[in-house]
Amino acid sequence: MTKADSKKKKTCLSLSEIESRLVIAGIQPTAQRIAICRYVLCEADHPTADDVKTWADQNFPKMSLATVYNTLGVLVGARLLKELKLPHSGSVIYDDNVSQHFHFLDEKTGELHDLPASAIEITPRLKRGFRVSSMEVLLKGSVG
Amino acid sequence: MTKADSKKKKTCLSLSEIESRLVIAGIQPTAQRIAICRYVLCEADHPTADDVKTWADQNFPKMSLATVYNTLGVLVGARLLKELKLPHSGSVIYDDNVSQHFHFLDEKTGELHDLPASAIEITPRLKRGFRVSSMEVLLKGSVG
DNA sequence: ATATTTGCAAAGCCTTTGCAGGGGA
DNA sequence: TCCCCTGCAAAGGCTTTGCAAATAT
Repeated sequence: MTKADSKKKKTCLSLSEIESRLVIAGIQPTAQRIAICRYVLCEADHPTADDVKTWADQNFPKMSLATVYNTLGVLVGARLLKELKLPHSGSVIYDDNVSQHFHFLDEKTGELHDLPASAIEITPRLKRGFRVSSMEVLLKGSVG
Repeated sequence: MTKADSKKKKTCLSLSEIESRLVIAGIQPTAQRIAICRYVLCEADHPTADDVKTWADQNFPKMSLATVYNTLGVLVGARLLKELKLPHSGSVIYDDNVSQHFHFLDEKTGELHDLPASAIEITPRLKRGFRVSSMEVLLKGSVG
């Protein structure tokens, strides 16, 4: 792996790969949706709806903000994306990592890092009757 | 402790106790602030600004929404309250428990329970350079 | 032909802000 | 007196919605 490659956050999918992912998920693969997927699944790192709109304005003939929100909602519904609402940002953040994992917020830069589930050992010791179905963990600090 | 007592979430403070808490925190103890503290520190459980406004409308001669937000902001600044932004609610939630602790959200009822820090054993295993200054943990599930 | 999807604009929710008036130190 | 606080109303950021036109199956 070259140094340049190591900066890439994720594997890039071809347009046809994206299209089949959408079809498999039961989503009509419209041009707008494919474009947004290309950005959100391949290029972006924890984008907001606004980030997507900005990207679309530069990389797609014409896309309305409503379509951006609508598409992101569809992708979340199909579990191709996860919605994150984190305390430091007023905007919803979209995460293409849909498996169980946690987050680390660099308070200096505002950067959000994914932490694999294995990076945190967490053991709830709850009272009788409490059943946990999911956990959200956000660590805040700095990356030196 | 009687059964009735056990339902109370917190100790009730007298008006003068509230007043001195404010003064100690360097906050002018105005009527509005004392009233809001009485609700937020004694009666309420994880209220939103809107909850405070609703309470004030019923228990205080006249209080503007701006004053509610302003006062809550002042209390947060003085560390008498903590702000919580949780994914299930569009509104900021105010927590009078300002010590390190975690939360459990009952997904059926929407109730938010405080978990003492001791209820969760959490061990981050991070890469070199990551320094953690605080942690936020939200467990979601049901209380049987 | 029928069901979806898009785009625009308007409305919505929650929160913040500007400014004038009022009250406490 | 002087400064801080309050209230009102307006503005602000982000997201959702209604509806007509365009598009896909």
